[in-house]
Amino acid sequence: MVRSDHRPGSQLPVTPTTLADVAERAGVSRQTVSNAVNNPDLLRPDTLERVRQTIAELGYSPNRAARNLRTRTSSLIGLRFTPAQEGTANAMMDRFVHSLVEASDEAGYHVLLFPADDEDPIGGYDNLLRSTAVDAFVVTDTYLGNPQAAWLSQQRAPFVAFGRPWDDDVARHVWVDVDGAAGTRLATQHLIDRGHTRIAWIGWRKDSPIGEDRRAGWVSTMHANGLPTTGMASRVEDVVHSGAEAAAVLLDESEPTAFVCASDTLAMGVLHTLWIRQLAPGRDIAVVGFDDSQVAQVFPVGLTSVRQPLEDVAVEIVRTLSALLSHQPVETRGVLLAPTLAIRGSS
Amino acid sequence: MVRSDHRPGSQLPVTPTTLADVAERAGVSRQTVSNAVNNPDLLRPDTLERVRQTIAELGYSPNRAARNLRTRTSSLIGLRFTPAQEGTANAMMDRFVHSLVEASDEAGYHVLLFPADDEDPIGGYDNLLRSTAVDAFVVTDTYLGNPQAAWLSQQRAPFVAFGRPWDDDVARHVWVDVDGAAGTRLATQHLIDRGHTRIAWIGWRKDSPIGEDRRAGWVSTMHANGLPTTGMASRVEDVVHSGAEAAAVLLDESEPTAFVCASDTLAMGVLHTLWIRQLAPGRDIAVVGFDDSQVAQVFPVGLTSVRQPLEDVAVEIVRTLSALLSHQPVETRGVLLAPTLAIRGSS
DNA sequence: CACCCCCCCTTGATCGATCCAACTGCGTGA
DNA sequence: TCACGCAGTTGGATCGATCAAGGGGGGGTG
Repeated sequence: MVRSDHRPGSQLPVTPTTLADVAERAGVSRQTVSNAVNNPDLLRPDTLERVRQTIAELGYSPNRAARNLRTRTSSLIGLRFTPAQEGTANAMMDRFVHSLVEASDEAGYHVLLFPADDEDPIGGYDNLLRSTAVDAFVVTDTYLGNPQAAWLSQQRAPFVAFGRPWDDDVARHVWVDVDGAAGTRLATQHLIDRGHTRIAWIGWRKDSPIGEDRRAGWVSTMHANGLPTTGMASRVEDVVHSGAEAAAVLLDESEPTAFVCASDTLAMGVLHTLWIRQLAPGRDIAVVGFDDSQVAQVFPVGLTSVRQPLEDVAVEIVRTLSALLSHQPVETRGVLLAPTLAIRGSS
Repeated sequence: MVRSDHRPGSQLPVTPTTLADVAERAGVSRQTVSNAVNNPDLLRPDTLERVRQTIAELGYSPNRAARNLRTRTSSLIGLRFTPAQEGTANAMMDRFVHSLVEASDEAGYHVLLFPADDEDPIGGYDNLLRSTAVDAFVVTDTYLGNPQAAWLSQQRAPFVAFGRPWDDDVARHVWVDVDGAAGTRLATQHLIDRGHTRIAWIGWRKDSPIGEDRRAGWVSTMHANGLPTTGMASRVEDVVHSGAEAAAVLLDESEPTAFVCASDTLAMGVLHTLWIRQLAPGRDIAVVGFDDSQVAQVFPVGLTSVRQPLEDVAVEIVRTLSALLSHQPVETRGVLLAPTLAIRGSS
């Protein structure tokens, strides 16, 4: 990134400097200035130096609109911003957006946010696409039956999805995702290593493929270690009190010594039940959550949680987008990244 | 907002439709189509209808770059995105950004994110401004000594700050802020109403004007009710364990029955100490936090917390920005909004 | 010496919208 | 009858960059 100098005394001219201004001042043509900016190799070193000096003197920066018009690009990446639901612990968007902004910046892109309209999930995409306001999209909500990915594919709009195309085997778009099953495998194995044998699962309803994926990690690790899973699992809504209820039932019926949860929200429910029953998390009963939310981080003893590598996801997404936009062949259709486990007091 | 139809069968043409295409098809001139979009009043009703129909048929949407170039605007609002710090509960950015995106959309703007570079706090602003990539900025981090507001003012760049210009009495820029003192007044009065008389304060270090503002609300309410404040206050770093330590000291030395905290992070520290001492929050000791973070919402018994009206802040900011950008006189230089109290189990 | 080529740079056209000034047809009043 | 105003429409110029093609000078080659 070029770091412009901004002396306290300098002030932006009323009419910004244009390429023509620079050209005249430097005694060269417009095209030469353009080349100095975009294709420095084409200039003789001394000319390049002279033009660059003039650019610095005048504080010139190419007009985005003009460049966009001519090149038919915008250097913008569209992201439909969906906020964290109130009353849940699920706030990974914040971290992800930050990473995406950073990664995009390094690749020369900016991130454009647009609102989610539940009644018209495609509307925002359609408008931006038609008006050529963005070069590409990052699609984050690839839940089952979401029409966005299919629609964008059909429009031949460049985009990368954060999330696998669960419902559609023939989906031809590019995606980056986190291996949820690997995360719960880490969590379950961690508990087994600590000596637990009766490890319960509290996850989401069966219609959530993400939830089923995470559940699969628990199941496979339990079985691989010859441990029982029957009667040890519960599928509920992703809200705190559902997690609390599920924990209460499981504690009564199956006497688990540890819980693996599909989310930090559910884990907080478990902790609530433990609190009511005067059971100490970490000492009496171990709990592991998913997402490494701020909740997990500041909870008194700390909640052990599976942490998604959102920084890596963002970097991978931007890398893929850059390739797509420069019409390079994209080698792989999907990338699956491994999460880590943030171990804290609750286990 | 215009809702475009996007039938599943339709596909974006390789070369997007232009105004000229619409004009030809509708049998009118380009200017007439432009007027149909921007100044419908100038057209005869039947002509307008015909043009609109053609626009719909062709799925035309004005090219953003061309419009931006000609009108010297971008309909973009720049926001420097700073993520929540790890290990704290302070995640209001998420809610604020969402509100800002919604409010901006309704006013015809989009939000452009750019990364924070700590070494060069103005770099991002400077680049976007020079290249006329955004129309205005929303500045969020108006902490003491932050040069951004002053610099932007000096560049005559339109912007609205979320946060008062604490350090600079002569600052002439427009701002919107939340009345932190009013928030802690609400919190303190709430505790007094519940019968508490020994109410402690845990806040930030003295060099934070925001922290001092919040503290003032506690002080004034205590005094107004003839309650003591000496020896009941502590100023620490905004991290969990500092809050925990401060709570321990205060409990030992001053025997408070309630705590008001400058942040949910500190409140979590208090809750940690209560947990260690086997004291039940809400029953034995009351705790109130600040920010109504997700942490406050999902904590087992729930943490009572001051909630900033971020939706209103966003609306007010966008309203002010729109006025600034249309060169209307801005009536007030600053707007102060009142927070509310989200009451939960901890009090 | 003529020729070609390559390097470096310049010139005119273009992207697609809006701004500007002028032009048309129609009705009105002198 | 004709000037005039008004509403609706028109073609041309413009925003500021990049694309495509063209030109001049120096060096190498036949």
